Amino acid sequence: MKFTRKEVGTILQRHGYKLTRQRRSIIEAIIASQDSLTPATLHAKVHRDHPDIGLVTIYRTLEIMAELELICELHGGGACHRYTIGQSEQHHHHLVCSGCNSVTDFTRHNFSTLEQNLTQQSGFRIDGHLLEFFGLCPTCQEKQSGT
Amino acid sequence: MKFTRKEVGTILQRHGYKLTRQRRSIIEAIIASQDSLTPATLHAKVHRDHPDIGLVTIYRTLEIMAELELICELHGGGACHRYTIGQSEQHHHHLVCSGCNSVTDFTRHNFSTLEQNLTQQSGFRIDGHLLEFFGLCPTCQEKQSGT
DNA sequence: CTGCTTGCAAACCCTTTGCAGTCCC
DNA sequence: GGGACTGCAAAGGGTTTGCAAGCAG
Repeated sequence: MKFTRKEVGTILQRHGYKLTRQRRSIIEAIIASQDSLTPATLHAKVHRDHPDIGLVTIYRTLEIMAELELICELHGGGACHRYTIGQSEQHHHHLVCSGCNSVTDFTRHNFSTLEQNLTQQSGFRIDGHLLEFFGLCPTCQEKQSGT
Repeated sequence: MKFTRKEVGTILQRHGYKLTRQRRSIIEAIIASQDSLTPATLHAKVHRDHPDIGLVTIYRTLEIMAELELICELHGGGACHRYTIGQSEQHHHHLVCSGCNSVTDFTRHNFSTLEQNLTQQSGFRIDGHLLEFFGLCPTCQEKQSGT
């Protein structure tokens, strides 16, 4: 399940970070957005309602949230440095729309067999993986065919 | 199978690009390296034997090679903008060492079932995916335990 | 109150671009 | 020989840092 505003706030405070007005706005914007966001687009969203919040604060907050794994960093489809809200509990992956950057989470995939095979064959100690799918969401498919 | 020097040269020329002394050196360095390389580390390698080759040429050559899919861009484990030599024929994935950045390719994985399920459930038209594993190669595991 | 947090501006990368000379084919 | 390619230097863009003022707890 995706993190709620309350959960994010609690986790930040539990780790000794203050829950400032600016951080609340940034968290709100990330959670409210269906899309993945770059620092710049996130700043634009936050800036609408809170014109006094600077881009620097966005960077610093993203850094903290990534550190605490409250947000996920996306890579697929060309653009790095895009973020989406994280999940509590489950390990999950992302399906990202190349058109509108919207993100759908999914969990049902198990790599344990593959990881075991890879470990046996390569001798690597596997610490993690990165899996993303990209394509077009239903809405963007319609837009495209409608043109 | 990974691209050979000859294959890379042929493909470049087939696409109307000239095979200059600089490009030969860059291709040589990428193929000779077991590791994934950033533009800067690649430049350092090339620069040793050919001090007259500029970083700008590295960027321009990487751009062309990525465009022609002669090299693969890596994302996992934190650092983006790292490249490794591509493969002819097979679709493949990478296993990257977080210690020394060495790359091992693997092919045996089939996402068609997963992709079908995702398409059914989300309505996405899936165009591609990104899968990387990261961990420690045998050599770096030894170094770590030896410390 | 105290120390974390913020905003501004400047510094700092990394990457791209303009241009004149060079070189592959 | 001609057009693609290169290197230099400069511009460009995104990200980080120093510092004084502000604010959460």
